[in-house]
Amino acid sequence: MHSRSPARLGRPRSTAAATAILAATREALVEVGWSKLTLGDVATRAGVAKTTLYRRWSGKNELVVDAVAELFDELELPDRGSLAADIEGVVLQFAAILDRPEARSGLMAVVAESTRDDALRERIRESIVERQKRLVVQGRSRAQKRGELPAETDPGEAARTADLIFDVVAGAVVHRTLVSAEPVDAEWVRSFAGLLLYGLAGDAPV
Amino acid sequence: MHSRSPARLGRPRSTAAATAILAATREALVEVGWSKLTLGDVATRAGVAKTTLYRRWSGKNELVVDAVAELFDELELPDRGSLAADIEGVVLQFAAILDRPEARSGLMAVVAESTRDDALRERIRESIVERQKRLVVQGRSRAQKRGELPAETDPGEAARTADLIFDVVAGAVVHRTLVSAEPVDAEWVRSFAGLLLYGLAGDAPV
DNA sequence: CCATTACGCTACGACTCGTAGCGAAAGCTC
DNA sequence: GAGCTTTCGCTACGAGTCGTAGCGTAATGG
Repeated sequence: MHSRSPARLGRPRSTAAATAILAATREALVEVGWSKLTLGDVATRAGVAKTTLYRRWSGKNELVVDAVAELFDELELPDRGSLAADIEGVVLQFAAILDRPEARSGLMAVVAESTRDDALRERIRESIVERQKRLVVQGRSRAQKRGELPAETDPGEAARTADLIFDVVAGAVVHRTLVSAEPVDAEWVRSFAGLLLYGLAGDAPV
Repeated sequence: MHSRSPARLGRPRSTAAATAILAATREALVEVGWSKLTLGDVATRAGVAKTTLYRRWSGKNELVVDAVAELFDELELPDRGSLAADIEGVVLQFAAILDRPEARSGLMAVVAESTRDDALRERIRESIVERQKRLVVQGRSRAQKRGELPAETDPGEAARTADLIFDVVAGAVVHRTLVSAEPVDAEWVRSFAGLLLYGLAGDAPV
């Protein structure tokens, strides 16, 4: 690093081009899917030269990660009054994103690629996963303030529990949507929140 | 259908070729991953002609599904005495399969492709998912006989609950392994089984 | 012996990849 | 404004893969 100023010299990169490329990527994901998506096609759709695209992204994986990551910008966790309501709300939001075809075909594909590419996995973690995990921590802390969950004593244990909850929630919604191919509707979400709160053995309030 | 006999006329297909091709597919998945896996390479590794491969599989997706499906043959559910032990056992088995690189890179990739290909999704469901789901039903019925879980009244409700459990268990393990990239070890499995049985709010026995 | 099917091999056009080279455009600093 | 720097669009390229067609041969059953 020889300087921290964002744009330094010469012609600046067109921000419009980046926007158009990412939008074109999502459009192509919807129309042709991951495996048949070609960077040449994306460039044409975006109205830029193929070389411009390669100057900014090293390949298909990185491009799709960035294109899909923008879909998760809308995730947030308004206070709905109770832990159960908060869970149901965020799950429905997450499911709504996964319902979009550009997310379905793109997200799983880059996750699959990331099993052989540590840099790609880190990029996914930063731009997609971490944003989701923050909601878990936030919702958990809120529930503790409400007295719905016991407060943490050991901070390491707290982090492990947050990771566990995150994997369970995100994993269940993704699996339901992409593998089982069944809808994440209000009824399922209610059952899921009940299971998460009271368990299989517990007696959930109706 | 003009006959039901399995082999009818002419030279029969070599069963050795099928075995070699599927093994070569897994080998290639380990070495080059999904995206750089080419059918020509697989054919060379298997010692068969590329045309032979195309005569049996319509493309990369179908081939990888069959190659990965064989990994799940080993899944079973021995009676470990309690529901918690059964859950921990099957989760560890499932995690052991997902720990193999040919499963990691192959499974998620075909799931991603299946979001745009209903026939492929059905093939995955038949040869991979259904086998896993049977274990859930089996473990659940065992736990009910033990008195660990309440018996079902409505059969439709029972099926929905089994689907829910399946999505939660499989989803959590897959997410932990592939997205979070953290190990599914004994400690995690114990925490997960506790959460599944007693919930966030419940007081799990140590 | 003959019909039928699978096999190995070669060759093919079509497509995509990622890069190089070029001149023009768009900024900044002086 | 002059001059420097970087990005842009465009064209062209060799390399690699795709999926198929065509051919002669091998392995079955009637």
